[in-house]
Amino acid sequence: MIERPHLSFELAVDLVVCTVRGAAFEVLLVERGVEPYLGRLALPGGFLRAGEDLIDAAVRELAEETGLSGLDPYLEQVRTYAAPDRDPRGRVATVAYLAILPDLPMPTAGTDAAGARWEPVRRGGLGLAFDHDRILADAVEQARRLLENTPLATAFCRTEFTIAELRAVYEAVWGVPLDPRNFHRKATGLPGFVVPTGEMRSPPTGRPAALFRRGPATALYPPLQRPA
Amino acid sequence: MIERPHLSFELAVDLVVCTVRGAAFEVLLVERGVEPYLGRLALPGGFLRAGEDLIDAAVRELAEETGLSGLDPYLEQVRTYAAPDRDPRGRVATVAYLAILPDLPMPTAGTDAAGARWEPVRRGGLGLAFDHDRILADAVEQARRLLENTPLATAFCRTEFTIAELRAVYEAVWGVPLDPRNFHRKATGLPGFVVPTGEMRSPPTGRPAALFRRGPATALYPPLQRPA
DNA sequence: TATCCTTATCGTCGAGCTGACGATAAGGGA
DNA sequence: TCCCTTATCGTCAGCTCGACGATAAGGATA
Repeated sequence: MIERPHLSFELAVDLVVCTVRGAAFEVLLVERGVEPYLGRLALPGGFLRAGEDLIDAAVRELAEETGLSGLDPYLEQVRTYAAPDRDPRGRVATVAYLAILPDLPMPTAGTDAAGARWEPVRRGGLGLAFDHDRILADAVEQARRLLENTPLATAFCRTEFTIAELRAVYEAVWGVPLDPRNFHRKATGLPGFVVPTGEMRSPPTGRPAALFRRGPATALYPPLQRPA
Repeated sequence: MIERPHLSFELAVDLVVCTVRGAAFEVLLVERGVEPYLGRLALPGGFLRAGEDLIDAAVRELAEETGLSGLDPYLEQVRTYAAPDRDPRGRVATVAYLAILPDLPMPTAGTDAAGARWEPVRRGGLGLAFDHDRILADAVEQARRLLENTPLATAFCRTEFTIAELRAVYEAVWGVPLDPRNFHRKATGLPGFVVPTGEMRSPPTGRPAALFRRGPATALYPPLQRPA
């Protein structure tokens, strides 16, 4: 084994911040203000600071980019990218994080979020800077998989939500329509997935719906499988 | 945004090399020959070299540590660890890779593999150096999950294998007994999982078993779920 | 050779789950 | 009051699952 020092890297964290707005699965992007890729859309992110662990940097960047404070975001590591030529400035490794937010109004004035905007996730990619299209694709696939096996969908919703809102999350992220009656049966029947609050909410039209909160389960068993 | 340069890291790759030997789920460990953690068991790994991507370093380390060349290993990224205090020598980020090998006789003389040995995976950890117990636990959980959804189990077997050998992989990794008849039905019925070669193999005792190869499927649908 | 042991493979059966879809409930608006 | 919309509950045939019986096909042994 060769003695140190070795190759030196800069370590960054890139965020794939996802939400569901209306019927659309959207991701938060920023327009780059510096070279390289000046003017191109990219995932928000930044470099680690002294004393920070990866998750610390991800939480900090998320707060900076969204301008939202005090939220309890769902954050999960996706994977790490370190190809020698992925950044023309030198050797930069980036750790991708998947962040899930409910559809919140975002403050934009006077923050980093001023240059941030939501874009619908399209298959085929969005023409992002660096290898961010690939990172986005990996994160989206991870989100789709996590919807099957974990209560991740509740992170797209506010504290209290209806079954229809939860179903809209699955439909938007998976990109498939689901039968409302079968989905209702499965979602309310899965142990620990959702718990009723006893309250009701009247949508703009139609019968009022019961409200639920996220349940104690950390995994869905059996999983809610995507249709073939 | 602050201009560069930023905090500098060294980037390592650590390998969780798994196999199934007999009925045991085992992992490849090395005894550390230098400080820190001199003499303690650790995951094999090493630092990235100039021009290498992560997967290149993982493949190179795997060849060095096992002494095996020309094998086509299954390698998959697990996650990245970069806590500020995880390495007393400084800021070292490590990307963990899961590697799956069939039960092969390993050459040991005159290679890095001389100090390597297989240890059964135990719950509660193995008392490894650094944060390697945590890394091992994460990788093992990933392997258990991949067994459900992908043909990963075939990577534990040689090119040709019997259904009983495949079942032994599931039983060892999951740590649960499986019904041979039901497993046979599901494994042979899953589209693209295994394909019969037409050959037979006689085990030391009992009726000869049909041989199979890995099929073309990259995902198991429906998944082979772990028992509750 | 006949018997037994072992493992492989095929069948059977009832419970439970799935998707398709009918029926009813409960709000607002015309 | 009628109608439109969404929520929620039921029904039902088909499928899958786990438990387990039955048979096949080797070698070992009496």
